[in-house]
Amino acid sequence: MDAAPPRRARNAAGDILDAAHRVVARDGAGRLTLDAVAREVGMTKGGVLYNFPSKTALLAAMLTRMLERFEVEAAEAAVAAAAAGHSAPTLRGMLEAVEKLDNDHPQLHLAIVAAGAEDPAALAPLRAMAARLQARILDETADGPGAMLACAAADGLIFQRLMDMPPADPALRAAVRARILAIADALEPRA
Amino acid sequence: MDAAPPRRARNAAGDILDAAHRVVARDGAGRLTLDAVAREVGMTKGGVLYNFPSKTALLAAMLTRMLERFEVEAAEAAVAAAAAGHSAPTLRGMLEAVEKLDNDHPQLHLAIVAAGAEDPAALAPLRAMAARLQARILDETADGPGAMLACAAADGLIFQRLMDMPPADPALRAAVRARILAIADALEPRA
DNA sequence: TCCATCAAACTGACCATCCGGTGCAAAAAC
DNA sequence: GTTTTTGCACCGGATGGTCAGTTTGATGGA
Repeated sequence: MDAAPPRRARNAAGDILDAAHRVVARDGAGRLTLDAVAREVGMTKGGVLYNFPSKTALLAAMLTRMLERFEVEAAEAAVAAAAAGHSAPTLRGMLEAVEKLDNDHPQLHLAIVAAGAEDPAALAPLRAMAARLQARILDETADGPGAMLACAAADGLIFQRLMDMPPADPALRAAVRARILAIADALEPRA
Repeated sequence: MDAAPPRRARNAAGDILDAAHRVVARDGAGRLTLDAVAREVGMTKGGVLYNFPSKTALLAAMLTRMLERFEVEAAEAAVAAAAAGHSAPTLRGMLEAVEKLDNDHPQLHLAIVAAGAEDPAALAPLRAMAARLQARILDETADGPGAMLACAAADGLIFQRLMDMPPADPALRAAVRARILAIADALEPRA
């Protein structure tokens, strides 16, 4: 909303969220406990609970932070893609946002499994954003299945990363990304 | 291996695993407790622990059962695809196994998030199988990125299903599946 | 046919631990 | 000195796991 409060030198809330991601990455979503987060960030449980009134709030904050960053990236990339004359700017924006977030904050996606493990209903904001994005993407092209194929492939890359699955060769992974972008560019625009 | 022991009319272990999947599907991986499973299957916690010596063992059994079923399906479909003259039989087998398992036992994939939530290291068998499969798939085609694109898209469909994400229209989902299979068939075989 | 036997399968009570959350006092920051 | 932030002891409940005992059902002998 407003600018970050300059009042506080260190952003405790952000540090706590980072620590939570680290815990999930290392020990799994089921081991994400307030004590573990406090230990990781070098604080006590009281301090954590001061910044986030409950564990549910912490999980929600993890998810919303990820969604916000993703949406910002996706929107910017979509604008750029539209300016560059790409036929499916929203899809391109999403694909590039996936890649950027994956590179800059590889653990951010873990918010999905962390929140989903505690309560599947907590993923509602994620679902809502995905539905919004999907609607816009489908609206921009005449080839719905092609666009959804690109989406599924991008989600698959996220999934593989989440589960430490076999990207094996990073070069291969990059090649797959290039293919996905190529598919996006080859989509025929809405008639 | 040998015939099922006639001693026991009901397969308790299988029932327990089914119940565990139902709990994860309904309440989330974080709510998968021994008591919850016992309640779901109509037993006491002691009974569950009689069949599986620990919760970790139960999670491992969920995962291995899923992997076994998947590998059987994939192997059969691969043989059929090879007989039908498809260029990338292993990839086709995998894609068809994903689809079949998703239709017949939609909750089976939840074993992944259930096991991964408790302990990421428990997913080692999954990673091993994926790596094995990937090696064979890459060995069958000259277009590695294309094959991995199909894999990623298939994983994306699983991911979307796991997270109750927006396949939205089942027809659209089916169309995406058809596209993935088309990509697999269009791959050039290894020179 | 009936009963004694025995092992597998399961129950129910119980334990130790952990976890989320509270209350309050002590610092820190301003 | 006031407000913000953190430390710390503690509680109620849930959870994984143990254990002794009970039920079930097949087997075999008289």
